[in-house]
Amino acid sequence: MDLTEPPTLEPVPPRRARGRPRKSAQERDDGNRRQELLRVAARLFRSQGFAATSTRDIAAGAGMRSGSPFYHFESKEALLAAVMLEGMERALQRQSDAMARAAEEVQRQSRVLSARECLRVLVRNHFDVLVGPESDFIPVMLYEWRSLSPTQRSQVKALKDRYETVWVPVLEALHASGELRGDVRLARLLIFGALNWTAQWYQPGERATLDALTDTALQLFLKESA
Amino acid sequence: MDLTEPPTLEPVPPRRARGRPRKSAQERDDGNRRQELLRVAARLFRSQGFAATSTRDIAAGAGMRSGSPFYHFESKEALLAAVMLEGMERALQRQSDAMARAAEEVQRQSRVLSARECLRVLVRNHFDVLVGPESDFIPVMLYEWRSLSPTQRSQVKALKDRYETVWVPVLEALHASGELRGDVRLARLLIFGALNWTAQWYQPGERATLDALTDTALQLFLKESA
DNA sequence: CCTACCGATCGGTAGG
DNA sequence: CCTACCGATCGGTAGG
Repeated sequence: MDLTEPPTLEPVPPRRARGRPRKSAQERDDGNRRQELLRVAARLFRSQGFAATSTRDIAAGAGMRSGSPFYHFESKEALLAAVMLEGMERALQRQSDAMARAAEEVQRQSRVLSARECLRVLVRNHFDVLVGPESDFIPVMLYEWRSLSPTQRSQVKALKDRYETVWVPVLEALHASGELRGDVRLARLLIFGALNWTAQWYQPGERATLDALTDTALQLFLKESA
Repeated sequence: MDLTEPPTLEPVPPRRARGRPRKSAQERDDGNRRQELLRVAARLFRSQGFAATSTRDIAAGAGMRSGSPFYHFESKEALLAAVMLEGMERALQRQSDAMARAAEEVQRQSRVLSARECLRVLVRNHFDVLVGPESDFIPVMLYEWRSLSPTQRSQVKALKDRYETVWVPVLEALHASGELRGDVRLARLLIFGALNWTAQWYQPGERATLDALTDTALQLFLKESA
């Protein structure tokens, strides 16, 4: 028997469809247990809040004993930060994928995306990230900000800034064309508020689909192009 | 010495400018200690969150010993509910005052408020309630919803519904005139999101005044009247 | 990753 | 409203 490839009594964890590079070699990644902890933590942090969730709850949700999460994470706070960083990395990846896909599509028609089309792609993807499947990570980031230490906060902020930066030229183009009125920075903050707030009320089983919500949002924010 | 009027060694707490009727006779209201607890609790719940704030912190902030808050409130949860109910009552009062004041003003010009003017008054007042002075109560209500028991939740919801109901005919009028586009219910939820989110980022000392923010919000949401 | 455990803190209460 | 206190729970760790 080849000892370099031990017998697998448990099914091998499937490789992630899109492999994101691990940034820090310090982080453990033995099997899927760490990922499972992140998933459970994100779900509980979202539904109960960070402070009201015990590390015992998280361990139990992942089928572990009370002390075991601390084998994977230094502290409860580090687990929270990891949830947020993981969520932001996925969101960034999804955002650039969505933009690339849309750009490719119109390229076949030998044209480029209009600013309005760009905004639609960004808004639609944002809804997916916020309230679509596997969407606990970003709401946790939005609503548990104050539970982070300053150091962790700046790490998460760096990713958040990258995510929001993509929106800026789009909104500026819409302002230049008269489709978006008012101070662009304030408008951007108000728009993100409108979108982010959906995490508070949107129920996936509801009448309104995310497509319909995207339509309403664009109708609400944008004027007719002059 | 007239015993019916005991000597006041401490200054008598000033009567509130606008006396709101106490709803429940069961609630104690001996002096200003209860109000002080509410104020401190609102501040700490907002900055640290409900679960991360201990009743000892609150007691200390009000200059009491650890067990004393429970003389005024049945439980920590009841204190949270009281903060939210107090906040919503004040917000409702302020909202109807603001509307009445604006209506009076235009009446002197022998006309009535336009739907657009109504929305401006509502938005401006909402910003005051959210991020103006003494504004901890409403953010606590918005962000600690999940910490309430179902019973308390329905009590707060009743007031919240009354507050939002005022907006509905205004938004419907704007939709009828073409100044607001898209599904009115979804638009209302998105608008409240945009406004409520300001509690997350607005700094009172910032460049943007609440008047400027109101302008931007109306420019963002509304079309030209056709 | 489990067992067994520690010190600290928490919400709440009895009695005054 | 204070004093003194209780039982429960919590984040985290040593040792394997």
